[in-house]
Amino acid sequence: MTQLQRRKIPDAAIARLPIYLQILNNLAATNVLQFSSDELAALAGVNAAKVRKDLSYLGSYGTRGVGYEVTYLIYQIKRELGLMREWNVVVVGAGNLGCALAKFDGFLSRGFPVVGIVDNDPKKIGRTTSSLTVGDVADLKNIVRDEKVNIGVITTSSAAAQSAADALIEAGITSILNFAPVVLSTPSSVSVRHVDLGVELQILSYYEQMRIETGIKSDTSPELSKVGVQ
Amino acid sequence: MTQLQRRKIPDAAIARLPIYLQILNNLAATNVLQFSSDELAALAGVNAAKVRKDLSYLGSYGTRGVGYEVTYLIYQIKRELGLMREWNVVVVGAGNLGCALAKFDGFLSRGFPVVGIVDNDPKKIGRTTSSLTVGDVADLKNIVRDEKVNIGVITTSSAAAQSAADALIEAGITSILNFAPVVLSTPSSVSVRHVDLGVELQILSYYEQMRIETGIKSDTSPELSKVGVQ
DNA sequence: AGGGCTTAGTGCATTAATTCACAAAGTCAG
DNA sequence: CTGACTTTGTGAATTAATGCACTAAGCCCT
Repeated sequence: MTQLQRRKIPDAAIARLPIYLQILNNLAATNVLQFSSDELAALAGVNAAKVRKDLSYLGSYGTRGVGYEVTYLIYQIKRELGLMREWNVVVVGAGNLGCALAKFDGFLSRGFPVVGIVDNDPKKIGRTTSSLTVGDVADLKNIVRDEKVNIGVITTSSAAAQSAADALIEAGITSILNFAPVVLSTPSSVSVRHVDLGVELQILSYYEQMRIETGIKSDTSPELSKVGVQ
Repeated sequence: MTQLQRRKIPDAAIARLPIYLQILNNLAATNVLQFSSDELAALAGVNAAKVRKDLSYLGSYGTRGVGYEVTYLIYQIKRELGLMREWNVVVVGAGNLGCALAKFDGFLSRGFPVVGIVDNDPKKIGRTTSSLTVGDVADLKNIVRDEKVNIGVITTSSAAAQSAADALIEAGITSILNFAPVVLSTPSSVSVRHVDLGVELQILSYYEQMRIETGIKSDTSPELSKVGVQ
């Protein structure tokens, strides 16, 4: 109760930590040992105060006058984000996108192995895609239990998305990544992230139209300077 | 100068308009003629005041005591977002994801036809995927000119993403949707939206871990009530 | 040992976004 | 025509996020 159960990190900061992690992994791969908030800020395209504030939510892990240690910060960010372990993923919907995601190595390489893919279309069930056989969505509960699934990814049609979500929740899943262009209705105990590719283009369309209407000013000055690190 | 060139709509509101549009299209398809801010709010999973404020940026198109007219609001949102026309898309990177997106009908159906796909790998150039032949990234400038491309989608490896962006910008593209897990360095005159699928899972991982640490409280009350409209 | 230099950490001001809450404007029934 | 009811539109309050600017710490060079 009175005991502080966990540092509360603002959502906006949480969403940036994976970006920092990505960059730090690259730095580590090129044998960079240390970095300053200025350098990370340049690489991440944000301002240095924001980087320092974000990292300060993890604790005071920097050294004044010096900066932060790459490997130690990677450790701390991973710990905070819950990336010290793998989280198993099941994909619901074996269409183009679902199959592409099942093969997508960006999931596995970041600690999210896709351990199953299911569909409700008998024509798709049984097909094999990159070492996974498409299962029946009706077996979701068993798959989730047997494969210890933690996260569900919905790549069904929009018509089927809500029932896919219901099936995932019924199977005990509490984290969902939804690619279908519908707003899911879920209990508040379930985390849902919604990625709508059409929406992304529509947002770009707004700014593109705005540029056209207000007259194109061809500014080619770089917004993010590619600052060499160390 | 003193003349108001264009209503300035907050970024957060712009990002929600496509969601509203999506929902209104569904309503129109089921012959719903009118809706209130309360109803749209329930369907979009936000609060009613936010809906009203967002819609008010478009103008005063509601009727007090009644609500909004579905088709008219669809028109207004489309006008505002620049969706009265099509915007042509080129995909750079013909891997799993790139090919899946080229086939993805969610782009075409929302007014973003994919008119080209290119890669730098000679083994992929020349292949055909869903009526498109993979072109050479070196020809990007010609493709952009000939096909009147407005938006570039980057689905290359992270190593190739920056040069893909440079090539798009060189070819005159000012709107980019980037799926590669790197922060692109671009002029400020170019709009970039970054969708990093790994990041989305990492964010889910944080909240999932938090639930585990703080003890799972199995709340199954629906957050979004599926309110019938009209 | 000390002074200059660098950089983290953070309180505070600012800006952006959200939410409240209510007046204004309309409908509808009788 | 009037009064009860509904729902928009929006000032104002609140909350969240950002960015500034300064203090505190540590390094390095002489």
